[in-house]
Amino acid sequence: MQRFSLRRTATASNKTPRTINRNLVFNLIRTRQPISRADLARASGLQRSTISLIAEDLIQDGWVVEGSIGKLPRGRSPTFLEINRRRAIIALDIHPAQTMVAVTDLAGKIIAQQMVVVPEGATKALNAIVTAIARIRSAHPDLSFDGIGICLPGRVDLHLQQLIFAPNLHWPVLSLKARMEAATGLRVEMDNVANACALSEVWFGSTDGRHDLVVVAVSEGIGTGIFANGQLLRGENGMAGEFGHIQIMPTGPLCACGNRGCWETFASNRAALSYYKELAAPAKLPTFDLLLQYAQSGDKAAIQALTRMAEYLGRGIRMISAALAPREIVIVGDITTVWKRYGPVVEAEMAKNAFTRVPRLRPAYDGTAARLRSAVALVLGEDPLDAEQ
Amino acid sequence: MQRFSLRRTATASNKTPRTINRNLVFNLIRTRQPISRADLARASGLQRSTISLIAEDLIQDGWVVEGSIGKLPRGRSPTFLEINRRRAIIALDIHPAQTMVAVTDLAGKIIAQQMVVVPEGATKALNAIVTAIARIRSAHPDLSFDGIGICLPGRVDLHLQQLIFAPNLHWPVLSLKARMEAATGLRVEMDNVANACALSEVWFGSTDGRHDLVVVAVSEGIGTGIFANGQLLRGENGMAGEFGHIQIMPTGPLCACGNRGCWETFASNRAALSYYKELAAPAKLPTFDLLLQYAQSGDKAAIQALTRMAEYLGRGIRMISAALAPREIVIVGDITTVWKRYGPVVEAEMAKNAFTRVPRLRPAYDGTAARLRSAVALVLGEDPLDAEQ
DNA sequence: GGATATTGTTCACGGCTGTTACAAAATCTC
DNA sequence: GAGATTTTGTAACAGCCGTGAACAATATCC
Repeated sequence: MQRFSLRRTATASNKTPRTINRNLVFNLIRTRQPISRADLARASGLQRSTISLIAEDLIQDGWVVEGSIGKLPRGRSPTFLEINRRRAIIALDIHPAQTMVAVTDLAGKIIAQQMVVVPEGATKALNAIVTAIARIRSAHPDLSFDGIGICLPGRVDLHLQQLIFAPNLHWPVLSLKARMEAATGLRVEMDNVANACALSEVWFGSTDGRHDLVVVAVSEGIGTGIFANGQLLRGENGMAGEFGHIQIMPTGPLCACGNRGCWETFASNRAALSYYKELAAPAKLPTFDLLLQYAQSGDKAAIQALTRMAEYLGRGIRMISAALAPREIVIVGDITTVWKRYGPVVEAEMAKNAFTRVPRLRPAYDGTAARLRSAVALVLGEDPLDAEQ
Repeated sequence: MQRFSLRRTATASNKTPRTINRNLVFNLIRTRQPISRADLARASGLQRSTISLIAEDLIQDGWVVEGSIGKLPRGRSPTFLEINRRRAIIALDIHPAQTMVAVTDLAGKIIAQQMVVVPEGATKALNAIVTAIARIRSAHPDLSFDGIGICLPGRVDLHLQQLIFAPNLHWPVLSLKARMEAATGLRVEMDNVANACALSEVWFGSTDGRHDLVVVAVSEGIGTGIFANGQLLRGENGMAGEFGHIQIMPTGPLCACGNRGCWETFASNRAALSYYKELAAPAKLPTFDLLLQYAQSGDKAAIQALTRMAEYLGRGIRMISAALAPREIVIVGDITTVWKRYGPVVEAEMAKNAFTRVPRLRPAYDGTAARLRSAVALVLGEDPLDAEQ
């Protein structure tokens, strides 16, 4: 029996199949390049003739190019199709005191990257970044740029595309997008670290977008990016994912959000430092990086502090698992550098008393790369407002 | 610039536009009947000629019929299209000791309903329900039935469509679906109360499926149904939505799930009864319905117990709001009968220290009707396994 | 050198929507 | 009451698109 869906609201025309199949073919080329037309037909289920026409379209529009000639045991040699390497995206990974500026191709390969120290003050900071972008662009005169994707530690207003909540960023970047677009002439898309990493996982990782995934980004605070039902779950005005501010202990320490005992006051980098302070009473509080080093070299208080952080991390992740039951949960943050040691602690706590299947828990392979690659997904991907409206 | 999406993975053929537009037109007829072809064209944006062809399709397949003739100030009179009222769905709303058996049309209108007392024992229980279904079917010989939609208090395994977790149901209904299909010859779809109500809200309520919605079903325990990104968020194996088993107090009472201090041990009907027991030390513990009556007639302990329950309800809903930021949160359950009194308590607690926009909170208008109407969505709606794969 | 295998293109066909024209049916104007 | 006007619903045709079969191109094997 035919079933009905509430999913799509837009009308379809006779051009709709092409749009859908073009999208499908482009994604196949993006993820499996180099690939021949015949292999695309086999992989997609479309006819070779259809693939040829769509490929012509994509080549015409400059997304794809014909590459090298392949070799087979028998028969005519296939011509490989590849992503056009002349098209690129500027990727920005903004941290409180520094920003990574990079160039990636449309397949997410990082072509060049450079760290920029960001001075104090909004104007100076922005100038430094814009200058770095100009420099990296002129260093690659053969590339044409489709846009700028920005990954930053804070919430972004979906409608205004303004940064609305970034307590850890020391320079005010309210209308970053508008200023950046004016300065560079490129389209700018931005999102927070957790959402960006979730997009990276789906666009470039092993997951394929058919199963749900939650990214837990652990740094000063905790942010989460939820990928569900084939899309980022953004929530009203883009505010979904604040698991970090779920109260897990009514009598806990005061959080920046105004509540007491939020999860992130127990499981963030900052929390680990406060445990360390309590345990070792150091003369000067170390940075989290130093704390990791202490622990590596056997400092018992540091190990204990990180273990406690890991336990609370696991407890919150159990909460996410109960709420959303994603297939995978991916951790991003400094703690992943010592995942071998503390991952099992997190996992044990997560699985405690679970009455259903436990999600797969793993660290992101390379947080920096994931954040930079997300730029492609941000610039090329579905407009969240289109999807919403 | 063209953007790309990860959303759809299936190929599109030249029949795809028809599938999409047919779906769109059917939903318009379903929700706005009676409606003329011309109005459908205006509402959908499709051409009148296209609408005519699609309407012919839908009439041919028996989904839609031509109804009465309309009247306009000028011009030719429109012929209204309506849902075929000869097609119907059997709706089952299963409770621990009784089951509501109903017949609804495809637009969700309840045509007949009858309460069935369910005896102890799996075989007897099933027989009683099957008999009731046969009776209600033979009472409507003019209707043809497309399937049976079941709403029940427990988790359903997505792949096996077996009930896997229903602690409050006193009769074992493991393979309810298979037995029911064999007994009736109709297709059977089932889901838990919270998911069912969420579907009802989107199919028949004021929401239109473009914004996220969470249903919180409060009874013996707490279940939630999450509608996000245009679909129910089911999670791995259909286990998403267990907000009720999120630990909000590590030292809280032991929960049926094995953990301590789950939200539902503080905010369910059962929790309110335990508060009442603690406050009033009654000789015999009343039912929740009685507790509501006590409170209505001014019993201070009862009022206090319900207030405490409402506060904890609000606290958990604040958690849902932080995690998912839905546009709306809808409450289902006995507590909604006294929502005027306790709704504000819940709302105040939910909004406490919220640093972003607070979702709209409201009771379901009619829980029974919502649960019964969900049968249409369950039978007619997208197959969750199709959507997943 | 011919048989065989494989790739990529060409072309006729049918399904679909959009556009335009037109018939049908109602009211308004004179 | 007859023609103008307005609105609905249908018909005819064009153009887009995927399918499937045939075909040309190109490689290896015997």
